[in-house]
Amino acid sequence: MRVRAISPTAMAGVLRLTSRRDLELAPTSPFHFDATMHKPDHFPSPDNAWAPGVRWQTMRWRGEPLGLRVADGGTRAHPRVLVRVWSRGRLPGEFMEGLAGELAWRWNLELDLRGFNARFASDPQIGPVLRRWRGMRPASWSSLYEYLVIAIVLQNAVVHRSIQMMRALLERYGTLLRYGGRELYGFWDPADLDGVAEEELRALKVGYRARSIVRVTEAFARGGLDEIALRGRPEAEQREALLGLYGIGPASAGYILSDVFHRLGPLTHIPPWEQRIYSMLFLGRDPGRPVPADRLLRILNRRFGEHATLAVHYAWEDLFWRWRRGKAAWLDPLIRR
DNA sequence: CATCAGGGCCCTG
DNA sequence: CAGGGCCCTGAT
Repeated sequence: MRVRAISPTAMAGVLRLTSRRDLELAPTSPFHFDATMHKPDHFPSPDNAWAPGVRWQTMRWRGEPLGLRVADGGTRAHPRVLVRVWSRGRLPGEFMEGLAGELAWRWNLELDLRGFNARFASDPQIGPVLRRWRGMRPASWSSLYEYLVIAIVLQNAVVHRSIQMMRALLERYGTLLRYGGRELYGFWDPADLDGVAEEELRALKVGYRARSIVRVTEAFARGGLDEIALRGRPEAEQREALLGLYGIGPASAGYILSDVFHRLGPLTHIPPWEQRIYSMLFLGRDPGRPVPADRLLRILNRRFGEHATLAVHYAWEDLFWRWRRGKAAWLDPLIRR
């Protein structure tokens, strides 16, 4: 049995982040703060919290646990994102500069939406969606490693179960961070989990996903994968690297390619659950008798071309915002809680 | 009580 | 390349 080193603060159960610095980020215009900073289709997780105009998010950057409060500080046309960063000790200016660049990447703040906006402004389906959500971007708040873990707990599970598994993992291996009057869990570092036995993970009721988590953790802890280097590689190579990980297949790779690596071009894979919803959303078909996935793929890629993943993201998120407001009841039976 | 499928993926034949 | 099996859970 492996013994983990536990610091006095961690033993108390909470790590207090008392040092504080501010950052201001300038996204490309237009920018939609809430639609970028909150995705109503994502399952809730105790590493973040959202209310209109503000997202609380823990983060690990260069091994340092951080607490973020991200606030809308501008308008759609003249956007500003205000980030308050809590940490254990004072962060050097060089760290803050690196962090600003990392956040701009993760939240897709440099995305150029002009071509997309122009092309779909008068599209019968995407046009109205654009008027509501112009400036929204697919984004990630996690590192690649963290997103892989999230993707693994999503697999073959109903929403409630994914929530339970993520919570159990964060409570066992993460760190409870106290900052700005809040308590949220921060992710563990791959090295913290490396060497943990599969059985220990199974005790958290993650089931057969335990092996995937162990193998993915090994890949990162032992330097087999470098997220920053991978960002600069071609899409095909990124996909290949993801599919090469044990437990990562086309569905998980698809989420990561769009959210983490910002690949927003043609669709390459449609998982069964999305197939049912797309059949209704884009073709008005009964979700109980969905259009075959390969045919759906061709139809959507023909309709949305080089912006297919982005266009589908807009329609999808719009649907879930409407659903949350009780405006898309047909989705109810398709979301297994 | 038993059975089943779920926001996949791996492995086998 | 199709299909069985997998952890676990809540629905039936």
